[in-house]
Amino acid sequence: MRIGELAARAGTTTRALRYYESRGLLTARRGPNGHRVYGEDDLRLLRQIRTLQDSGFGLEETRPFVECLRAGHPSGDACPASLDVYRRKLAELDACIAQLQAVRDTVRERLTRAETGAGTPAPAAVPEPRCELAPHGAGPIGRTG
Amino acid sequence: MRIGELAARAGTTTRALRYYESRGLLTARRGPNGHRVYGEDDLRLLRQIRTLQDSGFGLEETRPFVECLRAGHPSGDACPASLDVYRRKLAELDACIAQLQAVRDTVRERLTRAETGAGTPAPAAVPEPRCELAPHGAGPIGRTG
DNA sequence: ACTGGCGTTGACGTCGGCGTCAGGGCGTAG
DNA sequence: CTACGCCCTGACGCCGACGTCAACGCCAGT
Repeated sequence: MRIGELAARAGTTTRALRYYESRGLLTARRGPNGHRVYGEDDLRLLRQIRTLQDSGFGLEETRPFVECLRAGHPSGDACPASLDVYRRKLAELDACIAQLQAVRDTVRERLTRAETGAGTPAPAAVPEPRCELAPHGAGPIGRTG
Repeated sequence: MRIGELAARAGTTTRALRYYESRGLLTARRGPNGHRVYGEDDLRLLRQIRTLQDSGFGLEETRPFVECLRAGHPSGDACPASLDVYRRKLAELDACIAQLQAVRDTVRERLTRAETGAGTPAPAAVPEPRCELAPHGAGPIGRTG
């Protein structure tokens, strides 16, 4: 299987695959003409990466899963390192959700107060509004300052 | 008041202020030596911008609030355009929170299943995982594809 | 005069995850 | 021979909100 077919089967692009390879997540054998050649295993790796990415995992966070699969395990999350990533992400998600909830409530309150035409209550600073799901600082939600 | 003092009083940096000015959000008079000169009104504008930014609003989304204040209203959210921004953001937040909740539940389930040592259940694709709080596509949470 | 601290503009760097060329090669069908 | 379709590498573009550096000006204190 060549890169175009693999990309299509995984619902992504050839550019993404080459990018993953440049990050060391996907390795490819080479045919006699220099073209990348993949097998079914690679499709499984790739699907693992895509699934995690679609859930908001950064590329680096998919690495333990990939290595776990490469180590011969039937599923990417059969290894302790993968579980650690799960747990960390879970904590991040909880913090992020709580954060967004707080912001949401604040916005809702301000909207209601403004609609009913009351005076400005107080600046009501949202406590520590950082919310990063990405590995380090690409999040649009809060400032780190 | 010069730029350094204003920045300090608002808890931000001079670089940010110059950036806001380049975006047309903050305007400054100039002293005879070319230095920017600000008044108390500018501090209020700036605080409005910072408050919204800290809550995850994009810079462009703060514009209606700023213009509302400049129009002489006592608070930035006294204008319909600002309320529209509130409402839009509220909808975004709700969508985002629901999205993150779904991801969270999925991750939790996969973690639990992996910890108890059960077989891979099913890829369990998270439905449409997009989650953007920023104006257009800077969010780290979900892929748009 | 020199030092230190403030200000100015302009321009490039950062972060992730690719998109989008530019410029070439290989293979096959017409 | 030519066209088409796939592949290759390398390099720049993008998005937001600034950080950081360069090279300079202006003013006060000693």
